[in-house]
Amino acid sequence: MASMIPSKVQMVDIARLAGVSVSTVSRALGDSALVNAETRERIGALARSLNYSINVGAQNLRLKQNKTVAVIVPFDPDTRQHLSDPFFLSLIGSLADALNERGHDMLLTRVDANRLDQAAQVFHSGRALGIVLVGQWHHHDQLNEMAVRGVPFVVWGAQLPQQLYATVGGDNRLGGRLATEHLLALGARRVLFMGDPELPEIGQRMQGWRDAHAQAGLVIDPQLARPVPFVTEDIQREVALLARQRLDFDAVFAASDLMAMTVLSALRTHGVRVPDQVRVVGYDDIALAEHFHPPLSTVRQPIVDAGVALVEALLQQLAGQRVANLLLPTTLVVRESSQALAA
Amino acid sequence: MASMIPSKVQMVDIARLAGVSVSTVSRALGDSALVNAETRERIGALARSLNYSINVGAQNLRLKQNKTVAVIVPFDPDTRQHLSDPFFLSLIGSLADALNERGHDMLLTRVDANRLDQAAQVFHSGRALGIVLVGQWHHHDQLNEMAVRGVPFVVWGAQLPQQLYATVGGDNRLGGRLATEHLLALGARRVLFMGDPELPEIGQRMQGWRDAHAQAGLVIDPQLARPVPFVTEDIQREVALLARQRLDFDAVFAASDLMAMTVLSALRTHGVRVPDQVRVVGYDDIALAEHFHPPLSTVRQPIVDAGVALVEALLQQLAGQRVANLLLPTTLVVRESSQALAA
DNA sequence: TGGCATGATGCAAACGATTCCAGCACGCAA
DNA sequence: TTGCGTGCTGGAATCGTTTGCATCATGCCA
Repeated sequence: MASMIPSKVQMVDIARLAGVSVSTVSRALGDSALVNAETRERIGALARSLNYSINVGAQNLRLKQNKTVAVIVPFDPDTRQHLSDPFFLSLIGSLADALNERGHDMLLTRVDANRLDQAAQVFHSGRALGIVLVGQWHHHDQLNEMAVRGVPFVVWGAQLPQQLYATVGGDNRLGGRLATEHLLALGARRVLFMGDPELPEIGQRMQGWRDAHAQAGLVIDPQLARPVPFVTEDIQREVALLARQRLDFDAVFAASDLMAMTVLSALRTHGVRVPDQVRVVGYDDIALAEHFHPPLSTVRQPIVDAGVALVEALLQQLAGQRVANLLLPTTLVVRESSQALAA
Repeated sequence: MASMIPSKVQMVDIARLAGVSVSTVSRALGDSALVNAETRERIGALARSLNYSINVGAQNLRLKQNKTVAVIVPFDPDTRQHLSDPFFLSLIGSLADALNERGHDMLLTRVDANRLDQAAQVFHSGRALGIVLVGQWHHHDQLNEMAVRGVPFVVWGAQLPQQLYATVGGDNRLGGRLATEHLLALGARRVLFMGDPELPEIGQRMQGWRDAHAQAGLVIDPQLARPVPFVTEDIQREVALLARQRLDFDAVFAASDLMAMTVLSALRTHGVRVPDQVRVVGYDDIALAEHFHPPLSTVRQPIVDAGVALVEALLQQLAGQRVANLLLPTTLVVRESSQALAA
């Protein structure tokens, strides 16, 4: 038990040891030209040897500044699901990298989706200088109110009409259209859409699905729209249900890769062959999509760019610039799940 | 431009409006019995209507407290890989949940694995009250030094000899043994191990692999140990290499699910059938393992428990208690990738 | 009427940094 | 000798809270 915990070293300690005042220490560590070069060097060495590092809280207080950005992931209080969708997790990873590279700290928090206004607290309490909101949500109005109140934040998601805040997101409608066009071009005529259109992003993907049909002059059987939430069990149940109802479909467009993979797996247990009998396209292009069997066709969302774009948008906003909503390019990645092998 | 940004409201403002002193406001908001119930109510209402929320920085400074925990993910400066392994991402998600549930904030940071001592800065600078370190690392000594210096932290990883800090981790050696025993029991005789044993966790899984062979009285062909890093391209190259070398093997034990999935995918492109010709077992049991094709046999690490355990261990340590290293149970989950269908 | 307990409030000193302003020593010119 | 610029340093106020202590009005008892 030799662990004498040295109570945290601070500027006074260094000052005492160096025989100068705290003012001088502060200046020396701040590389001010006001302090004698020799003294500065001595203080620097002392600080290093004491393993000193400046108290950011006190500094922030005095300087009224802050380098922390809050990343907030709303959760549905009903399901209280743990954070698990690979896409969102990757997005968080990419945000962490983008922020760290710019010298910002990242505060990761989850809040009840129904009490989104709580999110503003991390700003009002001065804990973060701005907020990046990621995750599913249907709380347009709460967000608008936050924006009116002057809380700086950016949302990963869909652009909506009457929107007072900035979003960064993939072009969901285009993505939906690309995926569906692709399936139709391959001869599919009954393309199932799986996903809960209540969520704006998913709604737009669904709209793209409709667009593609309209463009091709096809009418959609309303039964083909399956509003399934993002929960594994529900998806499996849905596929089982489809099998029992003997609903006829020759393709599935799933609103996320996770969903598509679950669908693929469920179809397989029901003896349906992909892509021979049913073609499947997902959404997101998560890392594993490529290695799935069959490799999953999907609409790619540029995750790394997304993190960077969100951060840039937030910083712009903080710099007082007006930031435009950003629609990141989405591209179709065709793999085997939607296409018979060339061979 | 009607957006008059009201400079941040603070206690003085409330005090002025309520016609009392800041002391009283502070006490009222702190639910102190010292202040008149009626006044307290009035101040509370005022604060709410002004959307006030207390400046945590100042509060922390005064109280010398802090509710922030830093979660640090080291990165390899050579590859500068983005944070992407699903297992670690899930672990981060689980940590976020565990911390939030206990009223702690989570600061997510990445640091250069070779400059791990930088990690201590978030503690010394008072930004966090403790640290959870997750991710691959081979920097035992740096960690020991941090521990000696009194930095409170917990590591997700393997227990090592001469270790002065606390770890929480799965029982890697057991996991490795279970996986290998399973493969051997199925008749496999040449079990490939894929993973870089330089990393302590992986090294222990490999040891389990050796143990199982020893126990069965089998000698391992040294060629069967394949020290591949966690990088997709390298794994694909490795499988291609194996195919070219015509190295004979009838099973693969991969050090992570991500790796196993990449292997499965690579084997398939080389026309190797799983599990008929080669059986495969992974490690981690990430969410998608179950839905992979073939569904992936794997060693489950309890991710949610892991997050909770890490947080508990850190908090215990902060409470001054001596914390024992924790070995979380790992269990073998048998799916089709290692076994012909029962049917 | 005086003494004193009680309840509610305000003052002022912290917390650990930064920075304006003043002060000091020195050198040099007048 | 005086005056003044220069270079470096220290004192003290400040950032937004909390809290020990003093204060003060009130009511009660003797």
